[in-house]
Amino acid sequence: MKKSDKRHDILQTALELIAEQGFHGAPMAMIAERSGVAVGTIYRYFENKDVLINELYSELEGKIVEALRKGYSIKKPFRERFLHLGRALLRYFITFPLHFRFVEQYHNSPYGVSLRRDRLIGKVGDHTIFTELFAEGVAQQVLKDFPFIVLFALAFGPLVPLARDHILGFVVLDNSMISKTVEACWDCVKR
Amino acid sequence: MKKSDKRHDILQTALELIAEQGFHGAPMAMIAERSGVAVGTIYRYFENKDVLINELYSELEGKIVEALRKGYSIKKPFRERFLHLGRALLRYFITFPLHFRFVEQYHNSPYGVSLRRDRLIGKVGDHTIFTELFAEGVAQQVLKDFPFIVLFALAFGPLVPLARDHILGFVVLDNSMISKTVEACWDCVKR
Amino acid sequence: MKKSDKRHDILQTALELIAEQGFHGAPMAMIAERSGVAVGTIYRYFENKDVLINELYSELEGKIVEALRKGYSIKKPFRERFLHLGRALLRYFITFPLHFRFVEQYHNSPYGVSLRRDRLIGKVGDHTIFTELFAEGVAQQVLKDFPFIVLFALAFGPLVPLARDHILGFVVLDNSMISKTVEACWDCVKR
Amino acid sequence: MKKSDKRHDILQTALELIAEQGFHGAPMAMIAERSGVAVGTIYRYFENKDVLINELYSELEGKIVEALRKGYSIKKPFRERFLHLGRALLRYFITFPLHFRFVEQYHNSPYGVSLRRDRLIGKVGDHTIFTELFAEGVAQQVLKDFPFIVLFALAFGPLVPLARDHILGFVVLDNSMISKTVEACWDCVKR
DNA sequence: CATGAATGAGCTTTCATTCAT
DNA sequence: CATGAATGAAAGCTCATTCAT
Repeated sequence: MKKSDKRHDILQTALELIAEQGFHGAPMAMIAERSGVAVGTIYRYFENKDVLINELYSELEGKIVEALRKGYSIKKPFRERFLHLGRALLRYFITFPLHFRFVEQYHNSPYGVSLRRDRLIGKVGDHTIFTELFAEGVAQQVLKDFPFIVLFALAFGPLVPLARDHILGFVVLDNSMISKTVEACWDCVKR
Repeated sequence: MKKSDKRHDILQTALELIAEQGFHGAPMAMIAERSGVAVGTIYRYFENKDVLINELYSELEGKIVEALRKGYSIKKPFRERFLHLGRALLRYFITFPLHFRFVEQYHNSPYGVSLRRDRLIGKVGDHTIFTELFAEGVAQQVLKDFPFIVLFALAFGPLVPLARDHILGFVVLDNSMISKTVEACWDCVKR
Repeated sequence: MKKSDKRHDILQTALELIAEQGFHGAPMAMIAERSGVAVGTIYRYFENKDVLINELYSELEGKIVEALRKGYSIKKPFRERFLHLGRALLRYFITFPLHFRFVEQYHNSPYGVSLRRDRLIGKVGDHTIFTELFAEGVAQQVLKDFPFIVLFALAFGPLVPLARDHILGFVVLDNSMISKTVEACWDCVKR
Repeated sequence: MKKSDKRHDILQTALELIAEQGFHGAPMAMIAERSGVAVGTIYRYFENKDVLINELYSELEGKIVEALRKGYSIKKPFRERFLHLGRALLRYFITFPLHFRFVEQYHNSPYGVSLRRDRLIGKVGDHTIFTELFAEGVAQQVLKDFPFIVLFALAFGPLVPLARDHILGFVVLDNSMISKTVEACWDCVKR
């Protein structure tokens, strides 16, 4: 409980700094200072900066998956489940802009590429929720006949620029707009 | 042919390094070395690193716009024009993966955010080709009634992860697949 | 005794290098090396080179003021006080030639000019000891009726070249000579 | 006539830049540009930057001596001659502030020290005008019995800070003030 | 376990000087 | 004689990481 306090503070500070200033704007000394710990202390919890960042990413990913699962039920109709995931994802992004900004940066860095590579090769467990949904959709001929990875891009590709534009204030995504955009995404993949 | 040589070499090296290693992986010394010039020489062509990167972006953007305009005609039917732009963009990305990777990094950096902001405010000339198309589509009630920025995200949002996955070898986008995915994007925005 | 050690060493090295070689001859790397610390260490004690130099100047100025005040008493006759200050200043200069050379360089640099400007405007605390003395001298009609700044130049202007010539070995200022020259300065300002 | 044109332009530009910005603010490229010549051209007239600066100093020194000699006559009374020199020097300084600022910087740099050293050793010809005057003054027992170098400091030491303060706008030296201050200097050295 | 002073490789940028044209 | 593109050593400064306390 004590130890995880510091660990948590460090991760939180890193998240804020990287999300707001980019990787450049988050030197270890600054993370330490804003976390109220000494620089050396960070290295007790994380072997090095790369590990810190990767663990931060993992935690966020876990939270996102959790948010997606909330209220998700296999019993609901297919379209309903799709819309649920899309709305939940977009809502999560704009509710936790720091998470979104960090994850975006992460994907757009050497870290992200290795991660994706590892995922595809099967080193790291994929989020089965999407795979399952798309597999079912293709099998049931509800979805267009594309490889999963393409379906994923078609279905959720728009959500990233949408969230970004919302966070930057270029557009306002209220609940109604969120629903309508995700429904548009559905038009993209539905057969 | 004379002065352009070195300038071009420097830009090309910067493009390669940044596309492959990110901004961090492209120190001026390395750009110089791989370009076969001295460090100081770079500063004869570019005031500083920021200017170098911005000019590189401008050049690439120019090429992309050019590629989009090629074969684009206002006389063609609306859907045809939309599909043309989508296919041309996706094709450009996977034909020039370095350009794609660089532009992606650029957009995901402070540079990119300022640029987007300036674009929206109207400081910098937008790519009128998209604006015009979407304006017409909304006016003619061919497209769903969304703000331009949302339409843009819906229509071309999927292209970025698609191109990325293709470049990383996670999927193969041949001409047929390109057409089919862009047609799916059309389903997303068409009314 | 702990932290002051390194800080002091750095200041001392900077003093020596700048006094002997000028600002050009004192790169941070050299200051670090001769101080027996790493370059980065200097930046733990001084935000940047400007700050280092300004703090060095402040310290020296403090010592000079201290030397002037030593044995200075308002109760002594006016002329006595004037001679005391002149002799103390000249003695200080030739006793601490490095201090003298540094202060000279400092005054002859952008630093010095800003400082003088700030002093005149009143931003920074002046050496009240001189101002008081001259104010009294003018009020009592002991001194010629000149602006303070002119009186200061007349009274102490000769001390700088004198100290310089002594330090460079062009002349030897023993105690007797010091007294006689300062008395000559007195003839310059006394009514 | 042509060649000396460029040479003159280069020297003039160097004078302006160094006087206004210091040695730091006068890179060869800038001197070249403002002189309307190419960088390489400077090296046709001056072996390197040191030589350029030293020659510039020599030229200015020549002009100063010339200004001092103007109206100077051995036939005039001693005191008259002394006052003439002091006033002429001070007037020259405030009439040609760029010259003054440059000469000051020069003296306060490694250049200046070597020069003084060379002067004393006798390598470089001294300005006999002062030496003669002081020699006569001491011999005739009009001046206090000090070494020449000390007399020089006493007599003209105040002029430097006076000129500086005038140029920086801290005090205004009109003709009347010039005369009065130089007369005060006379009090300093006269027996 | 926690600290934070110390490290030094590495970054961007400047500028006196050279030399092919 | 004149040019100015090219050079590269050297400057100020940053920051991930270590280690004695």
